[in-house]
Amino acid sequence: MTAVATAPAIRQRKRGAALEDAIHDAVFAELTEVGYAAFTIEAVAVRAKTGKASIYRRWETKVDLVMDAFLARFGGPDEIVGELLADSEAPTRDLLVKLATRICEVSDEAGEVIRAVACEATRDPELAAAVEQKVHRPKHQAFVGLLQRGVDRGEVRPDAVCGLYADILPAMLTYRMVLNNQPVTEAEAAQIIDKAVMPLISTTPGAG
Amino acid sequence: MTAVATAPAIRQRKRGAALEDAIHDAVFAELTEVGYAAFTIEAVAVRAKTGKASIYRRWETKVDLVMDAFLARFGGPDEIVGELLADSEAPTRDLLVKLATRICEVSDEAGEVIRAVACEATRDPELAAAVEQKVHRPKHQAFVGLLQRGVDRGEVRPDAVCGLYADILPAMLTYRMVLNNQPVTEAEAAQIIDKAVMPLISTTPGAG
DNA sequence: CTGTTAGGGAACGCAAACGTTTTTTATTGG
DNA sequence: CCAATAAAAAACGTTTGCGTTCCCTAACAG
Repeated sequence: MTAVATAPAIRQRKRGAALEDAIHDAVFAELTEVGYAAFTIEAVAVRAKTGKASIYRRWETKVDLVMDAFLARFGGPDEIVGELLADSEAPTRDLLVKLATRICEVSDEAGEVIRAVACEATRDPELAAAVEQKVHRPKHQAFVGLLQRGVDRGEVRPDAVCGLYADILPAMLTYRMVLNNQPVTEAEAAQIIDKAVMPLISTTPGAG
Repeated sequence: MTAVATAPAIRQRKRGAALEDAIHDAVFAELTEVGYAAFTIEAVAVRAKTGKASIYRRWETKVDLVMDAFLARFGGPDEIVGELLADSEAPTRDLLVKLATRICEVSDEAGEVIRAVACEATRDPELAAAVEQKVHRPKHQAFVGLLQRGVDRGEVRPDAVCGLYADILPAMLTYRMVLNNQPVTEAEAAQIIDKAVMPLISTTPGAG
């Protein structure tokens, strides 16, 4: 994912954003390969082909580094949410599928990072707050927003706009992908939506 | 100064099962306090008031130790499941609440251990298999069994006996407790059951 | 082209765990 | 009561990663 534009074939020394990208990549690769327990700054430096100093210059702690790498990649569900809500044509069900697909992509790529962050967040209130604010809440709000939009379009019962229903889809996807590390196909995600989510929220009671 | 009359208040040296219990306790305490990343055998030994050697004599690796501690405590959901299915009186809904309560208890006590195990299981197929076999599958089967029992009692639609519906409750509980580290009260668990699970599986369409 | 900035890479001392070994002692079975 | 056993505790050398510092040079600005 590094920027290989019109540059010469061997760029010997990266700087600034390019270097940070490489480090983020290395963090992901390293976390995925050895896990958080065996995760070291040294290994990240080697993998990113940089020196430890360049990393310490930018991040104070291991957690900072991991968190930053995570947010840099998946930081704003905002874009996709805006994008989704802007699409005034598609029915709620299809938008749910789109959002689910996105969640699957992220969970697949960043499963290990998510687990690591969840572990650390337990005893790092600052990290917990960051996750809550930048990941969990936007995701939750995205689903609530989708439900509200569905109400406006007459597809969703007004009393179905609640946190509980908003959480069903992310919970089931995350349960399988992040906790049990089982892949979830788009078809399975669609099945969750059609068999578990839509029947609960739909204005047409028997719908499936 | 030495002789304590009524009971031997100071048990100076534990052996066998008693020692292993103490070590398991220490593993839980340590994991909860410092997390898996900072988890060390030395700290466990100190906390269990034993020597490292006594631990190394019993477990080869850190993962072995953690896994064993976890299974020793929460190894068999079998008992509670048998207990639940044996109760031929209670309606499905109430058994779901009971099971949910149990899951909450376990997740609350062992949240950190579950996260740690989930992290490690990603790259340790043996551990993953153990978790799948001893934790995940029994839990899943418990819910499927409960659904089937509901069908037999005429409370649950026959076509609702499927893995997808069986996973809704554990997924939502686990999503909140284990991943987001938010406590879930019994009332909230009941709400999930009444608003999200029962409406989907119930023979009486409008029930809630 | 030149000076400044910042990255690459190696080396450093330090601290923490590792896993092992040894010594001492409590417990238990005979 | 006496061996045999196994646990507690400390000491061990080793490894590993920490975070820092150093020198040298590539990259960029002027």
